[in-house]
Amino acid sequence: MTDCTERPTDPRVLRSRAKMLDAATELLAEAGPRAVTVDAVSERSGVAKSTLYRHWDSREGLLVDVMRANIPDITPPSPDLSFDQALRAVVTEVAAVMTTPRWRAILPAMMMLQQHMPELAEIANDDHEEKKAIFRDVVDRGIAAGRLPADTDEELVARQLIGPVFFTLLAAHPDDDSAIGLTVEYAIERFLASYPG
Amino acid sequence: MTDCTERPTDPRVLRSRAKMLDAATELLAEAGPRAVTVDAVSERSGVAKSTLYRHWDSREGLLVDVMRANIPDITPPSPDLSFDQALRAVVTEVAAVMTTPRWRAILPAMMMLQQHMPELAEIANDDHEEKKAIFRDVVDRGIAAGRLPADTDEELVARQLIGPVFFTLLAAHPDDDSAIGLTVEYAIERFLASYPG
DNA sequence: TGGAAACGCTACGAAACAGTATCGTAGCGT
DNA sequence: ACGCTACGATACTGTTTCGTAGCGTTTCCA
Repeated sequence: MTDCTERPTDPRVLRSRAKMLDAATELLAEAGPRAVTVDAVSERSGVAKSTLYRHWDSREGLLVDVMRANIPDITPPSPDLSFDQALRAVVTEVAAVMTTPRWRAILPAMMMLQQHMPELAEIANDDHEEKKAIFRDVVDRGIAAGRLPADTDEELVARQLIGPVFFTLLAAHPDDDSAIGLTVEYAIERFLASYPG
Repeated sequence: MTDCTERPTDPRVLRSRAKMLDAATELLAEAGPRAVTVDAVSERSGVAKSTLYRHWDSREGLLVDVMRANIPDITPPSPDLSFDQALRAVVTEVAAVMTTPRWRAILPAMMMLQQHMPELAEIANDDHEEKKAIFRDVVDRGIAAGRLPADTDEELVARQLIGPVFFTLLAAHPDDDSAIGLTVEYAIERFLASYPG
């Protein structure tokens, strides 16, 4: 019932928790949310079911933490990068983490579960705000450099650049894995070319 | 056990089938795939459970047909439209059908179920090829008009233009509904502006 | 209008699943 | 070393779900 508010130092709880989160993540990636049952997580992790309920008060609580534990971090671009460089760095990194096998396997489930789990939607929203700030920074450099209009919306820019990658991963079924790289390059090139000067 | 290969003319089977597909779609939209149980579909549709198994041999078969029945059609652009006009027409229509409440509710589930239901992935792939052909047509007009390079890949173009809408619907949580309209406009504008002349 | 096909209703069995309870054991920190 | 806490194992309850089966009724259509 700790539910992740306190910070336990007991190595036993840390180990159990990690084992269960790992097992749950694996199951989620392999066969979707339906496969993440309490018994399955218990069996695969080697942690007793009773222990699972000592850590979370329901299966949903576990799922929420699985998601939280798997949201990737994006490193903000170094301040001495130019607008072009910063843009390329950010977008390329986002694409890179999204192309990770684990993330590719989990992404659709995350999108779906958000819809019917408010707690999860909130987490996703917070993360979205974080990522948006990074784009805000990049867009500001573009404005300062005279490459972008002063009223440029960073969210539109983010959608414009991340969207194609997102779409490729989820909807399109590329034959080879180079498709994502090509998509990223194409998106960046078109975006920059659309703001000449 | 008809499994949709034959074309029954008996109004009874058509009616039952339609009722069940509607009910299943509603349930899917309201609460995700988990809510689409045989009993729930039976109860909501008013069709007996035994009849459901007379039409499909499993719950999965039903789910597949639910998806198939909900894939939207895109009308190819009229031949007398210019490149710009055709591009705008197609992208705007795609965005419009994707913004439909029903489609917005179903989309995440579709993306997720594809992953673990090969039959569904195949359906999605076939549909993807269809839509790609439409973009091929539009891109060819652009090439003919000298607006696009001769080796332009229609899939990259499609990703570039549909991706932002897709991303907005699934990942971003826009405050107002005008966000999608703005996203579409921005994507088209940036794309066209990136190929000057 | 009569026969065939589809349907409704209900009950059922088996399995999966969430969550609880108990009790003995092992490991942690002080 | 000792007490406290987490853990493992297991069993158990109640619910949900898939899928089947039997039987009488309605509906189509030829």
